[in-house]
Amino acid sequence: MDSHESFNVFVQNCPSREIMQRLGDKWTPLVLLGLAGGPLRFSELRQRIGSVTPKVLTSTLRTLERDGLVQRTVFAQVPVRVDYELTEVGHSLLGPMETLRKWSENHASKVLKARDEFDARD
Amino acid sequence: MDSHESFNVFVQNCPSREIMQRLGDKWTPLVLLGLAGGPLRFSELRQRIGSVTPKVLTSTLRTLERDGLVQRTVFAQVPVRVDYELTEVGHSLLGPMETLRKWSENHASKVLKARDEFDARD
DNA sequence: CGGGATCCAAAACGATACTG
DNA sequence: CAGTATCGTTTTGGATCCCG
Repeated sequence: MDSHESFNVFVQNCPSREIMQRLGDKWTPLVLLGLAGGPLRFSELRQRIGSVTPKVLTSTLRTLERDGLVQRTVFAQVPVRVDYELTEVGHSLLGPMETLRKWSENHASKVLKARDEFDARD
Repeated sequence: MDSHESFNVFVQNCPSREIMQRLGDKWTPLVLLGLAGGPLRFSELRQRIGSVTPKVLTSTLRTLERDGLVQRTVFAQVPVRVDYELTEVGHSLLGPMETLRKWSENHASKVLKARDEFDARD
């Protein structure tokens, strides 16, 4: 691995900091998790995620492609077919994303309750 | 746990979805990780994170407090002392956040390289 | 010291319509 | 089908100053 290069998210201007901040983009986790089961077409992915506009999905995918997490493959057919799938590096993020997902689903009710209590104060 | 309540991040309007999206707020991971070692005062936390303005740090902390992840304690002194620390629920997020952090630091050079190659194309 | 208040810039997100 | 173009809105982040 690259641990010898000593990236540190607490250091301002360290690339790893910006990378971590990007992983939290509103749609990034859902896209990554959506592709967990294998390649999907644009419209399939869109359906799977739901309520994401084409423009936003496109830009999210572009960023992920640029960062080497997702691979885009165009099949020269009529009509065209475009597949998106996780790269190996993208796959290595699946674990962390799954963890985040599970945490969110398992703690949702606690968080909701905390909000109610907080809002009830004052 | 609450898994029987069947929250699902892929379901539109499911609270868990919004909660997961919130975990990726630009500063949330850094704040949580910053508090990993124990309670910190506002200014200590700010120094630790670096380059975050008071306004933004305040609002991030408020949200985390509202969601029950962070506890805010005011000591009636002159001058005032305010401590922030993780709650138990907040602690349970430390693992996932650490994972994200390590991933970012370990894969930073790969991502950077992928970007270069992507930008070199066309 | 720990912010709140104000104002502003920029980015992210979204709705809609349209095209190769 | 897989987007792009355009436009507008919303959200987020930042700079600066001030106050208890």
